[in-house]
Amino acid sequence: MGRGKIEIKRIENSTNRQVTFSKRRAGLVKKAREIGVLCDAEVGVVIFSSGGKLHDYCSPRTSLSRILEKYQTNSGKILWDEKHKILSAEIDRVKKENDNMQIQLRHLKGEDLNSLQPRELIAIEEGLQNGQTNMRDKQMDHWRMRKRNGKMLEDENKMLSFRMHQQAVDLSGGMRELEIGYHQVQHDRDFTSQMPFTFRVQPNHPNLQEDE
Amino acid sequence: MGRGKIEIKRIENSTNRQVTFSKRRAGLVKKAREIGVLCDAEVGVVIFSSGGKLHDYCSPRTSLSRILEKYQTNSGKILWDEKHKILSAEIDRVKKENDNMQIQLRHLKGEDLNSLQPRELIAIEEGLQNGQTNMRDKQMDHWRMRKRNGKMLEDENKMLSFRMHQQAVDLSGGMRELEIGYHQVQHDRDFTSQMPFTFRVQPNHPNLQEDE
DNA sequence: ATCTATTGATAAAC
DNA sequence: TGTTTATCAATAGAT
Repeated sequence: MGRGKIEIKRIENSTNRQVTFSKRRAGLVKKAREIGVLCDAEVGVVIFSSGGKLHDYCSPRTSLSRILEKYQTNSGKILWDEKHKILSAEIDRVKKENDNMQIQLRHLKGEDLNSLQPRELIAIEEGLQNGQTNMRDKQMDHWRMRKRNGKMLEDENKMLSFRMHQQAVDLSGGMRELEIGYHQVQHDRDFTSQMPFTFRVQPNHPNLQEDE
Repeated sequence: MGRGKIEIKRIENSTNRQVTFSKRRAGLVKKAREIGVLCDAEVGVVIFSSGGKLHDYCSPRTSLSRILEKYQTNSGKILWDEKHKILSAEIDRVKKENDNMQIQLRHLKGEDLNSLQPRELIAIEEGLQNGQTNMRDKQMDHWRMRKRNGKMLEDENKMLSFRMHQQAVDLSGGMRELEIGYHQVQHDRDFTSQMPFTFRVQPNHPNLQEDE
C-alpha cells in the first residue's frame, strides 16, 4: 500500500526507516485500539525503535502490568520465571560480595585468622597499622580543636571572674558605707557573697554534671 | 476496508465479533512483524480476546520478558507481581548491608573519617587496637610454629648428616682399601662429597627461594 | 507535515 | 474456520 510495493526487509536508508517507523507505529497502535474497541479485547503493545526509544500502547481501563499479570497467569509464566532467575542471580552476586566483605571485616577485627597464610596476615596487619595511623591523626585533630575551644572558654571565664570581682569590690565598698550606721563591719565577707546567687559557682553540687 | 465502512465501536453480534477478532488479530501481528523487520525495531504484543484467551507476538531474537525488562528500565513503571517486589526488596536490603560494611571497612582503613564524632573514632580505634592485638598473637603463633618446624628440620638434618657421615666413613674405608693399589689417599675429602648430589645442601644458590 | 497513487487489509457473503 | 471479492484504510514516495 503506497506508491509502490515494498519488500518486507530492513530499510537501509536511515531517514526512510525513521519515517516508516513513525507511520507504521501510528498504524499499529491504531489497529490495536480498534481491535480493542471492536472486539472488546485487551491489548498491550511495546515497541522499541532501533534507536532504543520506547513506545507503548495499552487498552484503556487497564494497564500493562495488569495485562502482563494476566499473561503470566494464563501463559505459564515464562516471563516471570526468567525475571525471577535474573533477580535471584543478582541477589546471589550481592550476597557473595557481602560475605567477602564480612570476612574482611572479621579479619580486620582479628577474628577467624586461622585460615590465613603469614603473608596475608602481614598484609592485614599493615592495613590495620595504616588505619590506626590515620585514626590517631584524626583524633589528634579533634583533641587540638577541643583544647582550643577549652582555652577560649577558660579565657572567657577569667574575664567574667575579673568583672565579677570588680563589681563585688564596688558593691562591698558601698555596703561598708551603709553599714557604718550599725557599727558592724564584716571583715571576713568574701566578695562572691555579693554576687547574684545565679552567678555563683556551686562546687560539688550533687546535681552538677561533669562537663560533657 | 471491506464491503462496507464500519464504525469503531463494540461489535454486538458475538459471532461477527469473534470473526473480526481473528482477522484483525492476524492483521495486527502481521503489522507488528513488518515494522520489526522494516524498521529494525523490537515489538511485543499481548492480546486478550473478550473470552479471555491469550495471544501474543514478539520480535524474533528476543523474548517478551526481555522486552518487558527493557520496558521497565526505560519507563520506570513497575510491572512486577508481589513475588518480584519481595525479591527486589531483598536486593535493596542486601545492597544496603553492603554499603554499610563498605563504610565500616573504609573507616577501619582510616578513610572518610571526617564525618565521625570523637566517640565513634574512639570505638573504631579500640576495634583496630583489638584487631592488631589478635593479629600479633596469631603472627606470634605462626612464628613459633615456624621456629619449631625449623628446629625439627634442623634435627632431621643433623640425623641425616650423621648417617651420611657414617656411610661416608664406611665408604671411605672401602675406598681406601681400593685406593691402596694407587698409593693415593684422600685425607681432605669431606663426607658430603660422598652424598648423592641430589641430597647435598647448596648454600646461596641464586635460584633458591627463602621458604614460603 | 501533507498529499495521493497505490497496495494492503478486511467486512460481508459463502 | 478458509476463500472470495468489493471496498475502505494504510502508507510509500514525493513535496
